[in-house]
Amino acid sequence: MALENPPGSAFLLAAVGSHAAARFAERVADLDLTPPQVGLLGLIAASPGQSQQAVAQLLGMPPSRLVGLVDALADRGLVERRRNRTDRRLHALHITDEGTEMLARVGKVGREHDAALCRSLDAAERETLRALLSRIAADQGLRPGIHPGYRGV
Amino acid sequence: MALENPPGSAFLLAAVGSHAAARFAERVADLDLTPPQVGLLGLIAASPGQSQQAVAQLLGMPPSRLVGLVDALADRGLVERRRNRTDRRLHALHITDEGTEMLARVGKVGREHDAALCRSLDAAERETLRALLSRIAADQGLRPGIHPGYRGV
DNA sequence: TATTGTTATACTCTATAACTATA
DNA sequence: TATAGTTATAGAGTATAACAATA
Repeated sequence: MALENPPGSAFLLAAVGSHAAARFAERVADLDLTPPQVGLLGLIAASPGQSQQAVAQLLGMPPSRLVGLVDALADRGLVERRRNRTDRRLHALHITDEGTEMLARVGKVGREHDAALCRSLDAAERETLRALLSRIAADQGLRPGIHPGYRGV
Repeated sequence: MALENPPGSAFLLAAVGSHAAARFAERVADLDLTPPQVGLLGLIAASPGQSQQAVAQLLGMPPSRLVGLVDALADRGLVERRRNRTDRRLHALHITDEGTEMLARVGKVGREHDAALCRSLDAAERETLRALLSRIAADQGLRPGIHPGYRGV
């Protein structure tokens, strides 16, 4: 009870989505990762070799912010910067073998998270939910796989 | 393309929910309100006369944080603190007439927001989405009408 | 002069803890 | 001494702008 009875879909979406993001953050914290780091790791794996500028643009964040995120992943050997030989200003981002292993663990955590969040729905209902959310996401211009808050995966 | 193909419901929920929260924040900014202020205003309207401690507990935030939120609403005459006569330490929170008017405007904004977010779904689909989200919210222990991030309405 | 990545700075939001006034 | 509310302080997280290296 707050603004409306019953609450609209948008409020429910924001509330459940916030809850989902918080629970996911807890899970990946066990891997010593933050949601933005997970998002970056996944993007580098999916589109390797891109410059920090390009990745920052894809994630919708200023390049300066990417520096710290890449540093954290590179310090742990999960990604690496490779200098472009013809233009030494560019740092191409690549995932390492350790990074790939970590991403597999993240995937497992994500599936567990998904199962826990949707445990009250049966298989058909989960598929219905996913289809409806995908429609909204596409209509609202959200890029597949990219979290608009960059804090979630 | 990031972690999974296709993305799980949890990721979609977090992404679409974050988008919904951001768009709502933009809309209420036109009323010079932040989402936490809206959530507090709605709670005071729904449960008037409670102490700041009680409201803070309901919203899941420390009482110290409530001070600034109440100040902002009280300075604009939307809510008021009424001192308890028998125990002068207590400040009962009440909404004013201006606050009630403002809440009506917030409700209108919320319905517009809802319509814009779900414009790609027909009426039956919206109802299906709302039912599925309500089930998840109840199962996950979310209190109806209370945003777990306190930033949303 | 323009661009990539980096660093410096400042701002916002939040929580924890110290403080006051009442009891 | 205990509690409600407040204030002070500090810590994340973020964006903007200045900077160094390279083109």
